[in-house]
Amino acid sequence: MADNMKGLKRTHYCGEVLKAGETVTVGGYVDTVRNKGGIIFIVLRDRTGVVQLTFNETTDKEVFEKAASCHSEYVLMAKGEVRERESINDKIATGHVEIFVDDLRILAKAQTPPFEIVDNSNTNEELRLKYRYLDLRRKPLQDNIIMRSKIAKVARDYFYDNGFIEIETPMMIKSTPEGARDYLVPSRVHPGKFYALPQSPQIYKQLLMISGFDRYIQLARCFRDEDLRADRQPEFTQIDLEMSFVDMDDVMDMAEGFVRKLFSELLNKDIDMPLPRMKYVDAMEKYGSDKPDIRFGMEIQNISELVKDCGFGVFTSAIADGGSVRAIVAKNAASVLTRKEIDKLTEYVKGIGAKGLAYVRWVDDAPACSFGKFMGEGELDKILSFLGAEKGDVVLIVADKNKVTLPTLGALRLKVAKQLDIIPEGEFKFLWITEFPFFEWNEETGHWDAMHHPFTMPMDECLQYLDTAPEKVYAKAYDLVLNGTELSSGSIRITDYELQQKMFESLGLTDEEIEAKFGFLVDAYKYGAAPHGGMGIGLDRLAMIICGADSLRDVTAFPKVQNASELMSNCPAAVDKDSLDVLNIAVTKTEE
RNA sequence: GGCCUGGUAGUUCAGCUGGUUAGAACGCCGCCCUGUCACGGCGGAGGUCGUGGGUUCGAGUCCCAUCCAGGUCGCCA
Repeated sequence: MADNMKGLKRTHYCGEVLKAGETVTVGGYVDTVRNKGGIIFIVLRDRTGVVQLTFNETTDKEVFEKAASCHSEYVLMAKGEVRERESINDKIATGHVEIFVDDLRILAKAQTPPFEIVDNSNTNEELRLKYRYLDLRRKPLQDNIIMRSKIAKVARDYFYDNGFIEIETPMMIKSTPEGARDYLVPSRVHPGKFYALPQSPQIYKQLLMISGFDRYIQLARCFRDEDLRADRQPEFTQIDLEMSFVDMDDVMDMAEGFVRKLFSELLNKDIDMPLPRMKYVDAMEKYGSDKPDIRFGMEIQNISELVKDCGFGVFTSAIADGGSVRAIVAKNAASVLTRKEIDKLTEYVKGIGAKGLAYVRWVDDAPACSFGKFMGEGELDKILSFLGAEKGDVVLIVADKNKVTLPTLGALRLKVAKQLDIIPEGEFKFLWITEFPFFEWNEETGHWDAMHHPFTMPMDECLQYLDTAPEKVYAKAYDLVLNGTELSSGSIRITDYELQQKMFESLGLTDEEIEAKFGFLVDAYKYGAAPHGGMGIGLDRLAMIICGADSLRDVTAFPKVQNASELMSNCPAAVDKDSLDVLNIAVTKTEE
């Protein structure tokens, strides 16, 4: 039987700086035991830090022997006098004191954990996730989870201070077939019918604006049944907000205030305001991405004009087909990007849709060029000088339709930057992306799709093109990008019933479809709504970047792995036949 | 679903062109040690090499299949 806590009450956390002479009681997990024979040191750990407990054989034989029986991860409570140490350890905050224990309780014994609970664990993540509750004892992970909590607190403080009201929206809602796949929840009461878990509280927060709550915020759980990535979990949390009587700048200003407060309070960093803005089309042209990482250069350049009459068919035919020839220059990369490495990059770009990769690798006085033999006198020099390339640089060129060249070079830019290790750590570069095209031509279905959701307001000056030139219509939408990660997405909503109807028509939705999918929302706008808009800020991604983590799993207490299962509890799992029967569900295919 | 990487003591890894009894470090167990703090010393236990099949006199190593994990593309209005 383990001891109990009777008569003891914790007075301090382990990480608190204690004064010599006072009597304290601490509780925690055994980090290490150092048994020297006649004296024992136990390092006790809790979420705040560690403190050394000291036991002397001659002082109290009984307590000493109990200490000798302690092992890693035992849960202890210890009362004793704080003393200055004979030898100081400046590596830890409490390294100048120790607790001379006169009352020790072993509150719980512990099996040897399957991996060592140490700060810099190299243990395979699969195992750590299976024993997530042990992994979470490690300080780096605890710090991340605690930081996440602080971010949530700053968010609540900031938005509450600005008059926002926190309102919960339902987790069980109606499924709408657009966008990401929904997680479905079967209804017992309504056989054959399903709820969906929300991909975002979008529709509900708009309804709250119609109701007149004026400013709404929620730390909202969202669900998407899509494949995972390092920065994508099937369930995630958004700092979700919506404001009335606002236009784009009002929402963006509000978000900027939050960002400023967040970084100043938590990281003591001043973020320059206002945050820079870039049009979507410029982001695509320069960075080949709608979420560019602007911590480094290597921007995409268009050399179509220079090569449109050259002798290299790959270039000229790409241009003739309405495409372009574009390049990035990797400065001083010739030593890293060897011929072999460039071959690997070529394979990489083929894997993401490009047909190939042309390059110039300038090591010697004569640059090695994959298309050199097609170049006339001085042509290559002209290209290199246009690009600003110098000896030691590597130029990577893709020729294709713009839909291929830009994203390919955008991805290549990131990959090469990582390879060259030129992305500065500890910098936070925010960027607004604005003026998104409203529509996107879908070649498969042959009609226009909404690039954002269909409730997004077109920019005022574009309304005239709705019927005549959909490609000229831009949205009142704005994405906030931080270090190449899409942190937030938002827009001003359509509040005019007739305009909304028109947008649906432009998207090719029939009246029946509109009624079935969004009937209640469309109806709601008939009763009057103030202009409103908002955004959702990814709390998990924000925490990931602030903590310097590489994966959402490092800032989520109980994350899912790539196939959306959770290794600790082993969910999802089969359910028994009775549970299915009561839901009127028949399973037609199972694993294995 | 496609592609890439990985899977060998509890953990992290090594194990060459196939060849005796598969090694190291940490952890774990036992004994010793009164100022350690990456404590130290001595001793010890611990492996169906992810799984299944094949090639071979012989497979951790080669081949095929499969499972698991990670990354990535598709996907994520």
